[in-house]
Amino acid sequence: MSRPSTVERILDSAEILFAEHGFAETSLRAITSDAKVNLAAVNYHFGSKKELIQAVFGRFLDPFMAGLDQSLEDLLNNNKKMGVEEVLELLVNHILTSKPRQPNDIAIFMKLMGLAYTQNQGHLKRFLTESYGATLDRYFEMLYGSCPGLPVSDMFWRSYFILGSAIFSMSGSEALLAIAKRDHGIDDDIEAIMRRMIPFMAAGLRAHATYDEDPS
Amino acid sequence: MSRPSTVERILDSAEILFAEHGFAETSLRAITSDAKVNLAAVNYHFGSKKELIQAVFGRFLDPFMAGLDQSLEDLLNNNKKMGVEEVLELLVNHILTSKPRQPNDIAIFMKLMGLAYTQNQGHLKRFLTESYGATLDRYFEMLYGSCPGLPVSDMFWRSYFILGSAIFSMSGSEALLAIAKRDHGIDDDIEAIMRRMIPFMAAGLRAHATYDEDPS
DNA sequence: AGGTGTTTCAAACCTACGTTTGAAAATCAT
DNA sequence: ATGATTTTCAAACGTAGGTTTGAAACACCT
Repeated sequence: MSRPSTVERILDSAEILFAEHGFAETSLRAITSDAKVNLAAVNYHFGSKKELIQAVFGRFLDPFMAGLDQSLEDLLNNNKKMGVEEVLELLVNHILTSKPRQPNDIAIFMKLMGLAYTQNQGHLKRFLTESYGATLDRYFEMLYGSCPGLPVSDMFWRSYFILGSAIFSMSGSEALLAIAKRDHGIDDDIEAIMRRMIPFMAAGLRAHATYDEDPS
Repeated sequence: MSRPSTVERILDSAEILFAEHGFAETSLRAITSDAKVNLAAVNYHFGSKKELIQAVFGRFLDPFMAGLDQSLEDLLNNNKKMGVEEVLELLVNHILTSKPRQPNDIAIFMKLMGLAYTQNQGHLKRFLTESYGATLDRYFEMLYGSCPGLPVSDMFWRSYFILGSAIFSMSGSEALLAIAKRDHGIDDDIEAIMRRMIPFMAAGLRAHATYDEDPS
């Protein structure tokens, strides 16, 4: 087994360190030192720190989103009506079956997704919406279709409510799993959290409309 | 009306700039320049940037949490059984009636709360749990009490699901409200978002347990 | 008014960071 | 093998940031 290329070594280290400490708080020196490559290698191979951040996301999301897009395509062709739980489960299963390079890859990447939403990195949000926005829109369209009779206004906000639940609990999963174990003897893993999210989200989406609007 | 004290001017500027750009991305120079005070004033009055961050939170949360604690105290004395919606509404109303110094104070502070959870500022999390953890625990205890029959494991995770929903949608409310208006003609404000959260969360909390555990 | 403690101020200090440079080393093609 | 290209490396550059300093300005008390 040969030593991974410099590019891969950098991406591997950056992925972990970014997830652990955030983007601004992780220096290129920390990354290159962890990756055991020269400091200048990042600028040589990626151009800048910003482009490195995007590359970290691209390496994971490119295959993931392509696969998700394919699944959505197939389902739309079959046009079988799907329930809320099924649509949610589709995504969960897709995440769980996406081949992780390392055992706790999922946790790391959930943390990164959380950071992408919460850290003020304009370039990253732009990169993500430009690259994967279309696929995400298709997914939420399908989710919307599984909630007949719900006003768009509520559907709009509830999309973000479930997004917030997912990102918050997933990206903090490491700490939360430890608390759950220590304080309540709950022996879950990250898959269990996702499974627990489904009934919660499905019920929330199915709740009566907030205001007695006429869903015209 | 006299010019506000240096300390207040710093807190006012820091509050807004932190909410807008995050902690690490906001320099003391930006804050002091916005507040029209000398650079050294922060270190003189607060000691360090970290302590300034904590002071920003303390100024808002001290009275807020004291009030919440009082409400919880009163309710526990009356020991009337409360439903999920009522417990959620208690918090929402408490937020809405907490006197804002400025019109969009709530939005700013929701953003700060989001940052507190997502930015990797260990000292801040420590400060918040030490200062207000007890009150928050009491609130979640009350919420737990309003969901009879739900296993602790689900209640534990669902607490974080609703926390995530709230923090995510509230802290991004500015941008999301604009999108809602532009793309769907939804004319909400931050209060409307909170009201919309209640049925969603209540239904999610009331959903059947994830696994068919025996709630012993 | 004079003395004391507090607050402001400009300047400097020092560290950490992203990026650049130019030469050395390694890789590859012919 | 040799020349060209790509990759690595140590060192330096420039900047921006948090913090410190010491003197000046101010406020308060008697």
